[in-house]
Amino acid sequence: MATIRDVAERAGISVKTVSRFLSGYEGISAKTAEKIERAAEELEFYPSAAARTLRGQSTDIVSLIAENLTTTPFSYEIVQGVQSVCEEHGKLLLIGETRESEKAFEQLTDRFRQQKTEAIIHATFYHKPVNIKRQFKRCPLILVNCFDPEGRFPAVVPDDEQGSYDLTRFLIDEGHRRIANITLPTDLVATQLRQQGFERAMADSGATIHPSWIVHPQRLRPTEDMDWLGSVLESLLESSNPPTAIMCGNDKMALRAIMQLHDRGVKVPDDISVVGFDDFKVISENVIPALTTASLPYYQMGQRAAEIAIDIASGKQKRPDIERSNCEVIRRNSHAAVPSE
Amino acid sequence: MATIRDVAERAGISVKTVSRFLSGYEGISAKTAEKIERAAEELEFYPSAAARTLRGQSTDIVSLIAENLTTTPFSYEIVQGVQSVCEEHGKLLLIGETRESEKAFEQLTDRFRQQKTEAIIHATFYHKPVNIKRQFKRCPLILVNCFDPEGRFPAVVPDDEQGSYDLTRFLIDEGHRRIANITLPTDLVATQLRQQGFERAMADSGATIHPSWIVHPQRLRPTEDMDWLGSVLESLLESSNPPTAIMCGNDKMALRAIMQLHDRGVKVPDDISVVGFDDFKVISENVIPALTTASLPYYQMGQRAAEIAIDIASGKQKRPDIERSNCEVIRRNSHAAVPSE
DNA sequence: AATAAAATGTCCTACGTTAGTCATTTTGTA
DNA sequence: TACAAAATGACTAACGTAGGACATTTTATT
Repeated sequence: MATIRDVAERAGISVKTVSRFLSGYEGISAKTAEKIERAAEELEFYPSAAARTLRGQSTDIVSLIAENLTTTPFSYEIVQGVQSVCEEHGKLLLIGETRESEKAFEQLTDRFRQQKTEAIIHATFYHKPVNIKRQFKRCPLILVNCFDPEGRFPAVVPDDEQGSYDLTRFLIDEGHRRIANITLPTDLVATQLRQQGFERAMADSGATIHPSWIVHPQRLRPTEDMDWLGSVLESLLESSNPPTAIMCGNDKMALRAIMQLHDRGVKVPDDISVVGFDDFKVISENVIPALTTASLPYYQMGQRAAEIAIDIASGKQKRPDIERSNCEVIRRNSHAAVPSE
Repeated sequence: MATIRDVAERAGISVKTVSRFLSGYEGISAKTAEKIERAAEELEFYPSAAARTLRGQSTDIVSLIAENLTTTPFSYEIVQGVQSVCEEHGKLLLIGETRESEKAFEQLTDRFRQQKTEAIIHATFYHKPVNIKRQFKRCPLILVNCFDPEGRFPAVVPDDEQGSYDLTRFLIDEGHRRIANITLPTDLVATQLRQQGFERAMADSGATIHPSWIVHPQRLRPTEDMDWLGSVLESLLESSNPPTAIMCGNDKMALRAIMQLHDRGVKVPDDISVVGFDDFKVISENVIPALTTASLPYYQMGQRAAEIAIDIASGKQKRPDIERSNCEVIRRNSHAAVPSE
């Protein structure tokens, strides 16, 4: 690797002047500057960030530990959000993946901290509590899509309750009263919050909740999934006074529901409205009819987390608190108004 | 930041011994080791990678410059592949995004090289030639999903010709002779290669190509897209002896085609077979019928690129060549055999 | 050609870690 | 208790860069 000394030698100039040049010193003649640039180019010289760091300069490195980069495309949007803000602030981004292994988490934090990262962002692929064991007093840790139950770390999470409330409310405003809700597994934070949002919206509007229309999924092998959903839909449709709208736990489920309803000759949205959750655009924008859903604002959450990370790292005090990101209702074509009776 | 000196002091031990401990020296008593560990933990000490780098140790940093992290979920799989191999080899991964700006590319390479990265991987979001201007004699540059027309850099690209050949061949083996092909824009490398694969497969089997069934898309605003596809399908179906299979330029197009055919009362695959390209699983696995398609092996390409990067960085000589990754035919349910006449 | 101003040079130290050379202390064992 | 072996310590140089203090050279201005 070429050093500042090699450059100086090649350019026939003192090390001090090259150093001045690199530090942006003004009083350097155009001629010398040109000589330095040429030498640097020829030698493929890049000043050592390591040496600079050692001299006490900031590393401008932010790190992201994703719980899972591989299995779900969702969490990826968090990465994108983090990356966009890092770029904006001139920070380099280090990335790692834990695959839910605590050991991997600790190894990554170790190595990132050896790099003197200015902050570490930890992202999970679904909304959940996490239990952080290591000390993070000298390096800010920001959580995204997860939170510390004791509130020791700043966190950014989706406002599932609000999203579900707004989505339910939206259906109600469209005239729906008989709403079915096919949820995600009940042990998820998101499921519970969304359930609360759903119930609050129904209560606020004086609509009645049919307990048998609140369907919780079973844990099944993927191949059985379709059958399960099919029989759920069947039994919903067989009700004497069937629901006019079905809320699905996520867009993927909504996609499947729409296709199965289609196969059964039930028209969406004319015969029944179907809405999802997540706004996973590859699905929501491409299914016919395009999906009405609530967004999980992962990209924005990633951005917020990075902003918080950089703020804390730069000394702008920030008490650790949990920030809830708005889940917006995205109106597309899978819903229709119920004609007033 | 705590240093090795602070740790030594706190543990009541010489710097030399702490250094020995950190370097994995065997002859250290359990008692001293324990003292060091405790002091390190209390001080949140992490040995400075910068100082180690300066001493001449390897950085174990690999960098990835993605052309586009934001707009397409596809290229993300490349990131995942790279990440998985980096983890396996204990390399840290630095990530950046160019958004097709050459300036951004140069800024990123500058900064990565300042970090003394062992290699730089450059990924584009579709198969294309790239024009690299900077010198990369002292830092390996590996291209993924793109290539240097002069072959100066190792590259990993999908074998579009082979994928299209195999997929066409597969349809032919299922009895199809009348095959329509709705392609991607014609200026893409992938389109041309796939066209070649398609033609070679047809020629090999003695099948006739209907020129009017090779449809190239117009550049349209997204909202007009559906209408265009609709009229294309319409005119294909109106042929006196219509095609028995439609190959689509990608899975998204195939999804739209299936839904539009469905709306027109044409059954897939009973009335007509539809296949995609990409194997973008969110679509291909969830559409009904599940999509028969050819995979774009982005994950594997990312892995290969990282392997090559690490090989070159570690001195295992590797002449720059272009590696083509196999696009596999994924058989699902959107195709059916044609009854022999 | 004299002179001030601008540009460049010399020399030295510090950053945190590693590692070499020896010296010294502690431990285990006969 | 003696003695070798094991563990630990003291001191120093080096990695690449930045920057302070100050000296010298070059350039521009009269």
